[in-house]
Amino acid sequence: MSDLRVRFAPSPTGYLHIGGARTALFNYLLAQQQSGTFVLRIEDTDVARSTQESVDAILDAMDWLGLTCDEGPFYQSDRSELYKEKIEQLLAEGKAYRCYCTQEELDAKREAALASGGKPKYDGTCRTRTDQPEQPYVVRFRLPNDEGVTHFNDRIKGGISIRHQELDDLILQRSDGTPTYNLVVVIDDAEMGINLVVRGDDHINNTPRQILLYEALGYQVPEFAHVPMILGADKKRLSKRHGATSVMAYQAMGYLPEALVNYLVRLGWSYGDEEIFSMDELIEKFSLNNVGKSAGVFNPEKLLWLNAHYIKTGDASRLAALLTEFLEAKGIVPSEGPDLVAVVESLRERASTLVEMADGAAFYFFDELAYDEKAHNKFLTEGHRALLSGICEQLRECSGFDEADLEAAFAKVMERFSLKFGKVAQPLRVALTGGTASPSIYDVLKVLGKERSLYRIERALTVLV
RNA sequence: GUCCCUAUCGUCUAGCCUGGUCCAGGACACCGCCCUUUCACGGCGGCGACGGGGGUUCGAAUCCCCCUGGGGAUGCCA
Repeated sequence: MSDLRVRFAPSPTGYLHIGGARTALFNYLLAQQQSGTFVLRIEDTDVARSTQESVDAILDAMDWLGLTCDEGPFYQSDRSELYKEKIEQLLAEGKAYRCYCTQEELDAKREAALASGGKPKYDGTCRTRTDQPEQPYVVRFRLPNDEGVTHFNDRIKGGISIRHQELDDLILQRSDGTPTYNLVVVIDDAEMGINLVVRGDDHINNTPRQILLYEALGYQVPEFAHVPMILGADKKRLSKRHGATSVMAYQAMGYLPEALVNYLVRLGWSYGDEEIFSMDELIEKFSLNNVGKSAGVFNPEKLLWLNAHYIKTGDASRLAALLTEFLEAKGIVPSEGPDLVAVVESLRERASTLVEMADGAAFYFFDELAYDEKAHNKFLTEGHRALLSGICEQLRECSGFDEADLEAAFAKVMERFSLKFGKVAQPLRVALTGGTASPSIYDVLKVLGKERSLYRIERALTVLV
């Protein structure tokens, strides 16, 4: 057990998205690798936007990805006493002050500052105010040392510093009495003993003021690692416009969690020329040192390729189990069809997602096939009657139904009709599957089994055109 | 506007710290060929990048500066 303590702190205002999942993954990998502790904290201080559904969705997604936390989930909404206490402390020490400026006044000042080309920051009107009128107020942090500079050494980005002149007295407590993000994130990370904060680089700008807060509260400042953002194809912040951004949407589209994990980790991190990583390998090989500094574009094609890879190489019985729900979604009752593992084996090299696999597998489950019209007109004609009957007779005589039996049977058919394999296979394929694209004809026969196969050929014989 | 971050093929990236081994390597996508019973898988090959300009140096993708591009922040969101 090392003393590394990291955390993932999503705000429950929506589903777990791709970017958040990657941040969570990086944290998880670091904790696993160093036998540290991965803490999950739900940042629900924005009561208006936080929902329980979102919390559940985030938990489900992390579970699906295999990112289990060691501690938590903790909810900030359970910790308001602690925050109150800290705000009182800052107030008492003069490190924070009450600000009575109204929203309207602030907006006006901001606009004026912007219009005159200045920095739109709080002008400090209430900084020196000593009275406490019976009016709504917010609590602001008194930024120490206006002339100073705060510097930190980011584990990914390197040295970053910002002059205090660029900062202003941020709000710690809203007029409704609830604390704001920048305060609670500091208190919680400190109180939970987080010593390495790994988060999106959209937080870089917050970091200096948070460091100042750590110091004001007498806490030790943790290390920071800001991971680059994920962008869409147009280099804009990734959003729904670019396709699915929710982790669970990928589950629904037939993606495997290991594919998403593999994709996400390689978006920003690399290990030489290697592309394929299992979770165990990642735990061994992941390092912040190899995380790039610049934003990356989400590339759905590569994710798809990885998914196809994992479908091709994954455990067939597990895939069969996963496929079940996708089959059922198509109205199929898997238990009434052929062996699902055999079905998977026959389709795994031709499907990139479980949805595709379910589409490709459907024919196995319908003895009363709906024939593709073009295929029907081309391959199920009176001209094929003799051939199809011949195949049927030959197959019926097979004592077994394995590769060797089938090969022998087809050799006879080919000889009898003086046809190449292709000419025999295609009409049979249509009779068996309803279309012209399917797994290898021997595989189809084997998976279907003798009885179903013969039934389908005989049925095809009744619909010849 | 201001501040912060960032910059190698269309995309993800290796290389950059420790300049020469890089007329820049891998992967996805795309194109072609091969394999082949359909569809695929696979194999082989091709296309394709150091943003621009100044320096430093015998020599720069690698070091320095400027510009430009992109992202982020500038919230009583997180």
